[in-house]
Amino acid sequence: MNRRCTRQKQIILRVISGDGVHMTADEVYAAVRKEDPEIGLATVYRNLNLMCEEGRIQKVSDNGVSFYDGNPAPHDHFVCRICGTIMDAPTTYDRALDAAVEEAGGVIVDRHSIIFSGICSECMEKQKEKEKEKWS
Amino acid sequence: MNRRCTRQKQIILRVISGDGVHMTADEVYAAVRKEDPEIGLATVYRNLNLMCEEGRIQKVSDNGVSFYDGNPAPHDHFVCRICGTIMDAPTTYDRALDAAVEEAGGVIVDRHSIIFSGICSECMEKQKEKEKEKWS
DNA sequence: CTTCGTGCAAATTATTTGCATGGCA
DNA sequence: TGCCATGCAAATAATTTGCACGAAG
Repeated sequence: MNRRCTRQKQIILRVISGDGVHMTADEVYAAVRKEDPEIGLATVYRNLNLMCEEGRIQKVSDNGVSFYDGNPAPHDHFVCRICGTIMDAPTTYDRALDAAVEEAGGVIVDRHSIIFSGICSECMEKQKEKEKEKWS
Repeated sequence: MNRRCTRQKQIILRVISGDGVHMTADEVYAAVRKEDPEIGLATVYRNLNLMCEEGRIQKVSDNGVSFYDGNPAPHDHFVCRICGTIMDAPTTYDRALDAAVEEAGGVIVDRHSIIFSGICSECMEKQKEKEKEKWS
């Protein structure tokens, strides 16, 4: 599975790989097209899905919006409800939570996903600016 | 906002309300149609969205699948990767996590969502059955 | 009565799939 | 050279929206 190393795969992986990179499929598509305008959206989706299965990247979804995360290691996320940006949360992924749920619920837990939502520091700044303008 | 109390709203709210109730929009649609076969899918969506905004229910999404939860209080969830069932997790919603992220990240956190995934007890049983069959 | 909510169908959005062809191994 | 991966377009799936009509207040 995923044997052949095509030019498209290399470009997509280069674009999405790396710690702190979070992109929607369309963003990946747009970025990849700068290097190869002939590439198709379906190819981007196919390869992103493949890379998720291979554990090279991961997919993070929040309320209908999906992001591909260049860092496959489990970690938590923060989403700004103003600008929609997603970023890594400054937390330590806590595997102990899973064990607690297994014990209390009589289930097997493979993993968990924590998504914090609120307002990012940039949007906080912008809001402060607007407040100032009102008074000037 | 949502002034009129229509028959449709009453039925939808009755179907979705309650602790432990998690349904997809289609499931709500199917259930509601048993009481009123004339009801439209768009009406179901419109009202579920309204009730979310009003804080009467909440929407929970996991990797592209959305559930409406009859209990609006923040709490964690568990999703079975075999049968897809979603249920409340046997955990205590921890508001302290939000404060930690606020402090470490310089952001405002309104809430968080934790979704555990794994195998539910029913699916575990079924797997055991299959194992036995192999040996009998 | 007036205006909001509904039902229906069409429109959107995000993603997947079928198929003929080109390109890695 | 053989078969997988690609590009394109069409197919799906989930949800939203426009509009004329019916019903709640």
